[in-house]
Amino acid sequence: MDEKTFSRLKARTTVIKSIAHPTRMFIVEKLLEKDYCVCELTEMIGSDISTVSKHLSVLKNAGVVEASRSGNNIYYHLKARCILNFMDCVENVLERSLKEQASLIGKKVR
Amino acid sequence: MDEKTFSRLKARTTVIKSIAHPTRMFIVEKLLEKDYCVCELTEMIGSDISTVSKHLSVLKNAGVVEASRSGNNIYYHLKARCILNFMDCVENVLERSLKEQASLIGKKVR
DNA sequence: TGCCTATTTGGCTATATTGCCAAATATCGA
DNA sequence: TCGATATTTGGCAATATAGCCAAATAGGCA
Repeated sequence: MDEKTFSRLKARTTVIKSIAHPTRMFIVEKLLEKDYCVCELTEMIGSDISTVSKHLSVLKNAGVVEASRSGNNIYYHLKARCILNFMDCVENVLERSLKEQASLIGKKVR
Repeated sequence: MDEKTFSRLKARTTVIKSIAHPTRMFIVEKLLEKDYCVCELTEMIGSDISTVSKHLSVLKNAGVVEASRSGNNIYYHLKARCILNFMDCVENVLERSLKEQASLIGKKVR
């Protein structure tokens, strides 16, 4: 693989890796509804606020979300709403895997 | 975040993480064209064949690709072609980030 | 100005991922 | 059956990621 291809793909993985974590995926799902501040997200997630803040900065650096201040709070907004389409794709993969697993078990039982 | 939500999101991350690596992304792109065997992919990638094999097993376990033997070779096939749509989304995010970065630099220069 | 609250950052440990080599496995063909 | 080829697996060292606590920072507001 040549260097140019590698760096192109590397850049993509930065975006993809940013959503490849349960907490960050949760954040993305919530932000599909509406903007939330760090403390609200922390409340829903149940981790330390510093942990949530770091997850948010991963998403922000990837360009998936953006932050804006309102009084003492910082609200996060989902920029890449197209991620929703991808979730459908992922769900399809998961469902298919489940079905195949079920039929495999069926075969073994016989 | 309740346990049920967590495991649902965890399952999703398995799929997403499987493509969140330059080499595996390369493999997915190649398999969009046509099926390839391990040695062909190894040749294109330029890593050790054992490394490529492990990347393929990550994709296989995630349900993204499937393997089938033909003689001495094992050919891999992309099951989740919908991933292509996601790449467009990722590209949009990247382009947008680039533009924003450019305009930031513009502002600083003035 | 100076305090208060919300958020981010630094630092550390625990855990997960990656990539290579060597060894095991599986099929083909003589 | 035996050797050759293709692929997978085990094991290890290097690197990256995650989560917590404590400390630093940044605005808002009295």
